[in-house]
Amino acid sequence: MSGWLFKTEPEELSIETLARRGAKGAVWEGVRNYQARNMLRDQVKVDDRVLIYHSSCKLIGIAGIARVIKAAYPDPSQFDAKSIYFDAASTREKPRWIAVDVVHEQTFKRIIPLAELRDNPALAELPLVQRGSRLSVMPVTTAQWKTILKME
DNA sequence: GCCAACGTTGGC
DNA sequence: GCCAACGTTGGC
Repeated sequence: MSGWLFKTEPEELSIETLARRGAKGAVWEGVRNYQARNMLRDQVKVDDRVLIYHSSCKLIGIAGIARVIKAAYPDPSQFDAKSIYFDAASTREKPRWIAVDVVHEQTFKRIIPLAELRDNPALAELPLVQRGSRLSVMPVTTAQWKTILKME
């Protein structure tokens, strides 16, 4: 099974928080990078599986799996003047940023640390481990997906 | 908190 | 359309 990897700062939305939301799931908002936006808009589909990656935190790595329950729609946070994701240049007629909804599927027994992902030759092509990569939404191939699941 | 690497902006 | 300056990301 192929899928996606989404980065999140767990202080904002962790795999645990997602689990607590239950079947309601959560809005995956705040993607403010055009390459990542384009993938959300054009390629991420309902029922796609998503590896949830915790960044900028104590235990950096892949924390679990989510599933897409709603495909691309305008990211509501871009219109919210109180949000840190507010974008004054975006309009409802021509929204610039895209969100999807996801639901919790699985929390890994342990967080697979970034260092281990880097050390695994089978994951060398994963954008996450490539030098200076800042992509917050990226595709995961079937082979990479299997490799990661085995590392849990 | 540091800083390397990247993306975006804006003057020309 | 180039590119320097600036802002952001994100691991350490």
